[in-house]
Amino acid sequence: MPELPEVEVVRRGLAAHVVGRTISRVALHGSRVARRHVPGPEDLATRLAGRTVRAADRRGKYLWLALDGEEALVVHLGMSGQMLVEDPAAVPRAHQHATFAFVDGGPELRFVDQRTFGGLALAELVPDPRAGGAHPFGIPDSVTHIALDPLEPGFDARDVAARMRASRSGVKRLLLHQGVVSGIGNIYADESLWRARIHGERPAASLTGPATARLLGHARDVMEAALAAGGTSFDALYVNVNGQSGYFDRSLDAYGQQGRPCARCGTPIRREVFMNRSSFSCPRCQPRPRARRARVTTD
DNA sequence: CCGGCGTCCTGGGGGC
DNA sequence: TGCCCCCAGGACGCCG
Repeated sequence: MPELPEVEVVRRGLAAHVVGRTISRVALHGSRVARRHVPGPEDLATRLAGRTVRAADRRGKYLWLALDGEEALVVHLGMSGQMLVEDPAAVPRAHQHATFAFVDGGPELRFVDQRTFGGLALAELVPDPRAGGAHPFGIPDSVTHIALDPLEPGFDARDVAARMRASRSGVKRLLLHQGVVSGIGNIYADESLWRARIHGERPAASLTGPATARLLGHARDVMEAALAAGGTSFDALYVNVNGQSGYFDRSLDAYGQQGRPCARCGTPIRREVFMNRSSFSCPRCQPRPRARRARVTTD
């Protein structure tokens, strides 16, 4: 749950407050924050010292700082990660797992993460032929398995729709699959499906190509709208680098709206359990698919 | 290939 | 007032 819009809000903050500055010292508090950095936390801290931040970049929910030396610090916020730009004299935060000091002595960067699903790792920057002119510094090699997100210039909704329709999976599962289309989590999947009037358990192969492309268009639209509102926040967990929350939660039509009337037809929004998490939809606008019948394989 | 589920984690909230 | 259990879910890995 920070999804694409929330991560983009953070990226913009880092672009404004961190790019161009040189790291003097990194303190990692505990080893879990660097668990994806295979050589370990000490190696990570040592190798970050003295590096200059050239860009703050993002694909889907993956965020990274491009550094001199063709490397990047990859940041994943997980469920509850925050990147905060704060006065070095400020009291340390609860769950502060990393502290970045800069040679200019200015505001420090803090990685704060209550549930510690997020983390930091160093990666090599490699060119990405799919990028369509974006990411001039390249993308981290650890992010190459992630599909383009709907806000990237190279994103081709018809191509992604074709891939989805070739799958035998349900459409929500595919929206959540970061290797098919990135940046979408449970909130924006439910919002996109509500806008498209599609139930998430519909087999993607049962949708037409144009309907699937329209669904992806809704995903792009709803995430752009959320970004314009500063992101979605249910509590103080999802914040920009200054600790402020967005307000798109007031505009949600499906996610978390169980029992409230559908904005289109007035039918109460339902909650179903799917993939061990909640799915919210309108029973009337988004009817469940008919039970799939066993295929007849012989005769 | 596909889906279901377990794992990591913490704090808030409901029920008793 | 306190305790316990459930809930939130991103990414990944395992299993059938």
